[in-house]
Amino acid sequence: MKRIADPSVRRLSAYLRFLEDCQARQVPTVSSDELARLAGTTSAQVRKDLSFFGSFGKRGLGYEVPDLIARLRGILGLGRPWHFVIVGAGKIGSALAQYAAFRERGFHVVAVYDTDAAKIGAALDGHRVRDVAQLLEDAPLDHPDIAVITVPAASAQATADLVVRAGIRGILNFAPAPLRVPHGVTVQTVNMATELEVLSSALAHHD
Amino acid sequence: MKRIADPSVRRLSAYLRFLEDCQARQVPTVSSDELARLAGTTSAQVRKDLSFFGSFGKRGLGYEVPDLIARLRGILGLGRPWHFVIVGAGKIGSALAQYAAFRERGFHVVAVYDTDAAKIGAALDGHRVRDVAQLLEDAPLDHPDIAVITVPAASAQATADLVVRAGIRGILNFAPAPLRVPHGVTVQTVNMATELEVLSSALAHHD
DNA sequence: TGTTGTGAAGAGGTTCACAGCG
DNA sequence: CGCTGTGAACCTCTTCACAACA
Repeated sequence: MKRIADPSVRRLSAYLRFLEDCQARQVPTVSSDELARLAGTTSAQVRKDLSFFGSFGKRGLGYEVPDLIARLRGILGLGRPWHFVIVGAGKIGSALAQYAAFRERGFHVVAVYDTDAAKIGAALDGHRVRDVAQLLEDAPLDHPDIAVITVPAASAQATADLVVRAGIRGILNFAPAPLRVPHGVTVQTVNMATELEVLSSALAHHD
Repeated sequence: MKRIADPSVRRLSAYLRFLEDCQARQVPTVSSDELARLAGTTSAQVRKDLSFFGSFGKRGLGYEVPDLIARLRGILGLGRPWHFVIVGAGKIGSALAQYAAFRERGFHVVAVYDTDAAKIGAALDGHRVRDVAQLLEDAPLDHPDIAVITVPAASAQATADLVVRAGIRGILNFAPAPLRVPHGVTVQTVNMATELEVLSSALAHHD
């Protein structure tokens, strides 16, 4: 399987979101042009993104909504449920634990961890917060696929090392620190402060 | 002023983070190679990023930490405080309102808004949640520069229209919807579900 | 006719390699 | 000698333009 470009995956994710809207509205087919307008890109881009996986559109008509949804779900790896743990039961961790959009997409929280004795044992959206020291023994039972890391920057690398040792191969990192992981482990980092700085940089230079 | 590439801004933000660590440890100078190792990139990339704004390194030595910090802060628009409002006092909005890392970087919450009568009036980290209908009249007093939008997808565009009418020219969008804004307004979108799908896509295709 | 699929051209960002300088 | 600054090569992603086809 050829490597999919990261910007392309992000767009495919957006297409899928709109296709699901179309399906809810009983729209049978959709053209690259409509999809482009909805996702804020160009029709050529949409066709290039899709043609990477084969040609499943009908010329003069567009793409069949249910068919395209099924293919995109396959491409994005949504053909199966994914289980994830949240490490760090702070404000952001708690918010993510309760984020309904995850469940709707087939991502399920299996456990929430923290190091803080004051938080351990507390209930969080149906999950009792566990001691992070338990992660290694819990993993074989819960078999989590992904770890969402929402701990302070100082402990982010140690947390990453731990979840890798637990056999987890996907990390969504909200700590403001780059993580070193072995080959075969995928990391996505989201840095809130950086996002604001991208804005301030743009605003400062705009005038 | 030439336009700065988005990936470059993100790296500059990371460099700044590490330079602040260096300053705290009294390190006087730092080489492109060290900075690259810390930020997870290459020394050539670091030098290219920096040379875009002029040449302020010392050959054979590296960059002076305090000097480079000052320049990066200027480039990233951190030479002044920024005021932002949060629209949407749900879980994510609340978490962001209390995120200390923002304040440390010079980003200050001036108000939190919601449409839900049950939330309006409640205290949130020192802010009384206000009715979003007040935003237009509040803006001239609070002069917010940025709006963080954490409302459901369905109301995201209407919210964006409102904050633009209020004179706000920077938007950090956490709603899973692309926003249409007039020329001169900058939008950064963070989509949690997309981030997880980038991971699931990578994990699904990896083996 | 309307819309896809795609080679070719273009733009933008990254890496290389080395001259230049402290 | 070591490390910066940078033109040139390289690569990746985007846009264009049009032949192919339902």
